[in-house]
Amino acid sequence: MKEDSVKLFILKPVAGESVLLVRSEFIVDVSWQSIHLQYWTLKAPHRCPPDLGRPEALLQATNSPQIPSVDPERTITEVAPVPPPDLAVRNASPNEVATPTTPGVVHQTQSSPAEIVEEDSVNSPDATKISRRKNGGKRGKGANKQTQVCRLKSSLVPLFEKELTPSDTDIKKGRLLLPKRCAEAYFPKISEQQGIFLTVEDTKGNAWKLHFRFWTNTNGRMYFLEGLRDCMTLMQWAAGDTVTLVSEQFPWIAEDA
DNA sequence: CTCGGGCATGGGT
DNA sequence: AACCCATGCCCGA
Repeated sequence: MKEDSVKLFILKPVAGESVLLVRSEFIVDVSWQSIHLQYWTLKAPHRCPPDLGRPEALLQATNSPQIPSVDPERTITEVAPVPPPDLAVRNASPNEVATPTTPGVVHQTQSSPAEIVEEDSVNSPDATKISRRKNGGKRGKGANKQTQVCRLKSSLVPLFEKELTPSDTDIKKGRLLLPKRCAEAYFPKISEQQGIFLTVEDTKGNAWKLHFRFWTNTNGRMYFLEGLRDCMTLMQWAAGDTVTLVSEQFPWIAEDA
């Protein structure tokens, strides 16, 4: 997939809160967004590594995806204790470009420099349903004992990517199937099938309303973002493109559930 | 008829 | 064997 077809999906996954939906070419001249774009293009130029589509990698690093058991004050004020998922993945392979320990590569923008901070041991016992398989081992040894975390002052945190399938780009449907784990990890918890609405805004000021909902299946739930028809048209979503979801804040912090 | 919302199913992991 | 998810398909508007 071409780099310029990457779509950055910046969202603050809280009902009624703002969501930013941009295409990469729209944001190259925006500082903090550039950072993320650069980050992405440097480290995940073509498609998301398989693990990136799963929240485990990130959850490994956060340890506390579901519950605001992190010290609320601290997290809210300092905002971004979570490394981007890619970062979390790369923690396992320090030789890669732009590892957390070389933040300059990723974040040179002066307006929005990143800080390297040491991750507090935010360990929530409650990673329950999210298993630690696979990446669990990687993270443990990959991180330089002291897990270092890029803390962006912008507080934007890449969450996950999804490569669009043909059905994701069906204009008639206008809905995006969300990987179940990602939806459950990063989006507000919804118990009603009708879900919630998220307000979407792109860098040109267009605002959309996305409907985050699920329906039940023989095996649990399937999560969708609906109401994307106009977005798809405008941004010309095509199968094979990658949508990246970036949280402006942490869902489990902002969420009032 | 088409469209679109909702569910069911089956392949793949 | 379990279950995720891409998509088929039904049905109401």
